[in-house]
Amino acid sequence: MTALSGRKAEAARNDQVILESARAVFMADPNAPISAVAEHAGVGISALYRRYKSKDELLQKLALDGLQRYIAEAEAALADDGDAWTVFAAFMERCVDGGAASLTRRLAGTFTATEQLNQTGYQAYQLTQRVLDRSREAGVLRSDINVTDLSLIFEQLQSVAVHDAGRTGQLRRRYLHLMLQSMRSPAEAGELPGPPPEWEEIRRRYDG
Amino acid sequence: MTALSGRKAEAARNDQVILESARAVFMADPNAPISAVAEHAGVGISALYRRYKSKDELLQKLALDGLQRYIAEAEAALADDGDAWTVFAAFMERCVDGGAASLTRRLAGTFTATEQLNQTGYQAYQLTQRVLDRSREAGVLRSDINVTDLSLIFEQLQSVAVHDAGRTGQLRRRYLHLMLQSMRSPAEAGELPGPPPEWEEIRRRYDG
DNA sequence: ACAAGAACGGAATACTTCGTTCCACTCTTG
DNA sequence: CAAGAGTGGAACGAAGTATTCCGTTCTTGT
Repeated sequence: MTALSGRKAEAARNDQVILESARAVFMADPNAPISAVAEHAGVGISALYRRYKSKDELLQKLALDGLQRYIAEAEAALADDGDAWTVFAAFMERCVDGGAASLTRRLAGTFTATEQLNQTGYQAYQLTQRVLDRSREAGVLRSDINVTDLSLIFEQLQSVAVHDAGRTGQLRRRYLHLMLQSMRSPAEAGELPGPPPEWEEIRRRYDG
Repeated sequence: MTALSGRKAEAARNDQVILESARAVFMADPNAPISAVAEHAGVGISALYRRYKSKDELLQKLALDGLQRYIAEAEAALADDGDAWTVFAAFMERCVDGGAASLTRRLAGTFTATEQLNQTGYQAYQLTQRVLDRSREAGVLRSDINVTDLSLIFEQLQSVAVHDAGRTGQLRRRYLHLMLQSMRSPAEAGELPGPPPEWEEIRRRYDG
């Protein structure tokens, strides 16, 4: 056996199950109590506190994790040189499915931001910028969509939720599809009302 | 003076300011404490409790109110026989601006539903159905959009919020515009993934 | 002028909800 | 078989908040 029995094995398994549970629980409810995570993971509370000094620390880890997953998606999109629109749409869908993008954003304000988090966030911002530029240059994306739009769109889709997880994903894809259809270039489409959102307007939520 | 000075005048004014404050506050945060409403209204807590036996009662009143506003919008849309698409789009915009539609839905679960609420809710449902049928028959609306879709779309848009109220409205209209564009009929548009939402899937949130 | 009472502001009360700590218990391992 | 890592979950304390209570201010009928 690789490491099946033994306290060490249990610990290693717990490392993972705890993180996954935390992601699932806080994705469903950013204000969930830490005991809900323990319960979902099927472990005691102390198993959590052995790994993370505080709830804050767990949240930071989770946010960073989400950001990194998102970055990976963006990089994958940039590396893929298939049909421009397909690549972009697939990128968006992966982001929505994973919920990674919005997790960080939903958590905003519920924990104190570290320097590393800010840096990684900036990196994510720039990558997204590049994804957008690329799609725009390929002529498949409205020119007035920016990074912050994506943030807000992810957040909107995250607010769609029904009891069944699979069905929730399906519904999110449904509305993503509608959104995407309008974001696609041929801007026979009318002007959008008002200027696009600025990052600063949103970042404000991180402070007071 | 109609009723400017005097306790009675103050009371009448308070009736209104309290309700408006409650709407504003709970719209921004469905879990806001009742003291926040008092503060926003610039009155003491007892001014609230004089009018409503409990928070629950205030919430019910608010939800019913929102439902009735929504019904009024739907009826207005049905009465308007201008350009079918324009009427529909304007209806949607009014709903999003007023936030009436989603207030009730956002409050779901935070208070106990009365019989009257259920009835009014059903009435709202039927009216919406008629608005959709009408637009569909006029050939300006995708055929696979149903009442529950609207509910979910309103809810999504409600989750867009920045610090400035005016700007928030502008952004919501921005994304509503994108949504609407895709909801418009010429279904050269591709199939949407998965079946439309059923009312039952959503109503569940009202229970446990 | 004044007593009764309507309306009010806001402190005090009585919970409830969490984050965190603590301790007894169970394995593992040298 | 003793030391200690890892764990479950009860216990504790800090917040937050719905509701009640009381002293005060203003209105009004006599």
